[in-house]
Amino acid sequence: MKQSQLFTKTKKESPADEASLNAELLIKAGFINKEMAGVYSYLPLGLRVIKKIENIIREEMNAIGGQEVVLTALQEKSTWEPTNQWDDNQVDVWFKTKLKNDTELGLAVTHEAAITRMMTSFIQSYRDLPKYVYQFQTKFRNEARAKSGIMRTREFVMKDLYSFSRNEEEHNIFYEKSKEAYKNIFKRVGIGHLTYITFASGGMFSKFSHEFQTITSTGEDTIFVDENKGIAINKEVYNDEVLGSLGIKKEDLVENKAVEVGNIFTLSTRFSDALGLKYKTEEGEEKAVFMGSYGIGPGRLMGTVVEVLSDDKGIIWPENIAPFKVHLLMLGGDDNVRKGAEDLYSKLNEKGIEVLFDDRSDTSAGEKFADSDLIGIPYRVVVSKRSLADGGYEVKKRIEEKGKIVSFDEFLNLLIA
RNA sequence: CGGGGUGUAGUGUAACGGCUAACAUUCCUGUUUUGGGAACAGGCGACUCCGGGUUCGAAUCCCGGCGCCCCGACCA
Repeated sequence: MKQSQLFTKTKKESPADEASLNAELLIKAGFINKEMAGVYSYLPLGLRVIKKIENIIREEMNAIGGQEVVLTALQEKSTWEPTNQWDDNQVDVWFKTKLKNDTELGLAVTHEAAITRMMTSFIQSYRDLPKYVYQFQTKFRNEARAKSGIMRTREFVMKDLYSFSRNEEEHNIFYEKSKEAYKNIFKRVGIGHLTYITFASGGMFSKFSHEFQTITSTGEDTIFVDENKGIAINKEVYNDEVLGSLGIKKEDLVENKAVEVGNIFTLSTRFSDALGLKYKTEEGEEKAVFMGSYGIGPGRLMGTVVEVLSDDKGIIWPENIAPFKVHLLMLGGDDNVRKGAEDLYSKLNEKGIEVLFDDRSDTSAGEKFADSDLIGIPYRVVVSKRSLADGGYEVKKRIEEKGKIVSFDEFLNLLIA
């Protein structure tokens, strides 16, 4: 991608109506656009990051048997009535609307009931189970207060997986697999070292749910981390009885602020009972399907990465989710330099390496450097009179202070390593 | 939803109740530049959030609405 063609550009000033670091940097660097409080559009750079995050999640969900679908954002009232969740007193974040004939509809807050109802058409026998179905789909939540940039929004894409199992034992096997998949996701996205599986309140049907909490001072939640065991306890379930049942000692725990980047939940038969999702066992007995739900918000994940990985100059993207792998800067516009830069650009493209080429001829070196630091692509390579005179390309990682001159092959090795 | 704050060119800010609403940046024209947001010259861009009120006179004071930010509550 040539930067001269990119429709976004960076801003010098921070937005006045954003206090959070994630929104400030993402808006300045041109990754997102704020439409209104809690509603953000994704621009080319931001969308590339989101797609990479989604693909990592997709790979991990597929690896544990997930099958991807997309359900609708428009939902019928009757879908949510059996669990009493159409009631605004039960679910207070509904956006509701109407057909022309006054039929009430809701904009999807979540999809447990919708998918359970849908599955009644496809699951009748123990032979049809287990099934693991997921989607990346837009949720609408009429939050009383959107906040923290893209961390808590009114419209957002969520990866939600639903598991349909014959019984609790079968469910538990998948549930444990999902924990590992989630750990892989956060590791691959680049925040594994700060993310803890966290015991949280489980609602009516299980003692705990599990949250994945990433340590950051801007987090909404308070958790107590046992560093040695690599687990944490959400403050909401923190008491002596819980500590005892988990075999955790109070003195091993450190209190931290954290943001919930994922949540896995045993639903049991709440929805299958209410919506009639049943199957016949081998013995011909009718049983309710045993369910779980598993959520991650790619947008919030992106925001969390920015909160956790940045410096005073800008974002520092982990390689796996960076919008591009290489930021190629052309400094000075004489023919030799341009030729050298164009040449490197096409060679990298041939090798299948994603590169953002700052080919702007009317932009000063300082501005290009500043933009590059702000956008935060992992590798910066400079082609200039100086680098050409030095006989190579000047490569610097975003996290490094100083660059070095390398040949094309050396550069390639660096990128592939 | 309670409390606090805030609203002025695309963006960030300034302006005692009083002159043509100022500065920077972005953008446009030209010249000159190209290793850390370059220099010079010229130019475009504002119904000061909306509606009322007070006043000879309102961006400025008052009332109402709306937007945005923060704290809290909420987070199925």
